[in-house]
Amino acid sequence: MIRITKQSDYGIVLMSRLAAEPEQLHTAAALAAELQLPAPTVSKILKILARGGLLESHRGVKGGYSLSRTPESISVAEIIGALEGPIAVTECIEDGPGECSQEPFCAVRGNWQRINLAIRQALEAISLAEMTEPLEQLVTIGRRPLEQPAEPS
Amino acid sequence: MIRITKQSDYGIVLMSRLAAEPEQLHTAAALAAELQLPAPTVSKILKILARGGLLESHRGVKGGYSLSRTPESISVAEIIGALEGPIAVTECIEDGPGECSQEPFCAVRGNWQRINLAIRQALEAISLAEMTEPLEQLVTIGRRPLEQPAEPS
DNA sequence: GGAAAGGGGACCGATCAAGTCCTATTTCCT
DNA sequence: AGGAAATAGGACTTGATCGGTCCCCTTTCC
Ligand code: FES
Ligand code: FES
Repeated sequence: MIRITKQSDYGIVLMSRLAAEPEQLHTAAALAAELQLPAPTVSKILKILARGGLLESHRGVKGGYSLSRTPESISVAEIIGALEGPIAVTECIEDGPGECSQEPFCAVRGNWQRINLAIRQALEAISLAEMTEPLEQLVTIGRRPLEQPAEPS
Repeated sequence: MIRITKQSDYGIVLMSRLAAEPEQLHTAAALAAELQLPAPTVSKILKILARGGLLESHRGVKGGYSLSRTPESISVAEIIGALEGPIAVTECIEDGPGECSQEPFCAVRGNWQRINLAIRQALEAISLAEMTEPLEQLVTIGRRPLEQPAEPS
C-alpha cells in the first residue's frame, strides 16, 4: 500500500543505473536488456524523465540518455514527481480548495497536508547518490533494513 | 501518485472523527451520515479497523465503535497498515528475498528499503491526536501547508 | 422475542495502470 | 547522399484492482 506505480519503480531503478556512470550515454535498449525490463516500457519511462529535465537525451545513432545533473542533486522525490505528477497521497487537497466534495464535513482537511508533507520530505531527503552506494553503507552503519517484527495480521 | 486507497483515506477521516470523542460510541450509520460517506463502505472499513485492533466494537442494539487506545498512541501508519497491509511502496522486497524476479540485476535492491523506511517513519510520526487539532495549530506555528512553487511540468 | 447494531464475505462495475505498437524525427557513418 | 540507429510522441488494448453494494448471520438491548 501506499503503492507507487511501476513506472516510478522502474524509473528509480533506471536512474540508479545511470547514476553509476553519469558521464556515459546509455541507450534505452541496452538498459532494458541489462536490467531485464520490457524494452518499450523502459523507452517510455526514459522519455518522460527526459521531458521532465532529469535526463539529457541525445538522438541519432550513438544517441542515448545520461543524467542531466549529478546524482547527489537528484532526489527520488523528483523522479517520482516527474513520472507521476506532484506527490500527494490523497486527492483531497492536491492544490486548490473546493476540490473535495465534503470539505464542510471533513475534520482533517488541513491535516492531510501534514501527511503529504511528511512523505514528500522523506522522499526529498533521499538522493540518487544514496541509492547507488548500496549494501556496504548499510551494513557498515549497522542499520537494519527492516524492522517490523510485530505483524498482527 | 504514491496514492493510498480510498479505504485508507476514509479510514483516517473516520478515525479522526472518533478521536474527537474517544469515550463515546458511534454507529457506522451515524458516522456515514455525518461525514457524508457511503454507509456500506464505512461499515466495511470500520469492521477492518476493529479486526485490526484499532477500534473497540460493541454489538447489539446501542452498539457502535470507539477507539481502543488514546488518539496520541495511534499513528496514521497503523491505520493505513491495518487497512492495507504492511506499508511498502514497492513490491520488490515486501518481506523476504527471492521475491523480485530481477534481484541479480538490480542495483537498488537494498536501497528500496531506505525509501520504505523513510515513508514508514514519516507516517509513524503522525499521531491521530495531531490529526484532530486542525487548523489553529497550523496557523499558529505559521507552517505553510504547501510549498512547492517550482513545478517544472 | 423482536429490533438494532456489528461480523463476514461474495459480488459486480468502473477506473487506471502496464505494456505494446506505430510513425516521425534526428543524427551518425559509410 | 543515403541508410541505419537511436530518440520523440502518442494511440491503443488489456488486465488487475479498487470502490462500492448486497446479503445473511450473530449479538445484544428492550
Ligand atoms: S477535505 Fe476531502 S476528506 Fe477532507
Ligand atoms: S530487487 Fe526488485 S527491482 Fe531490485
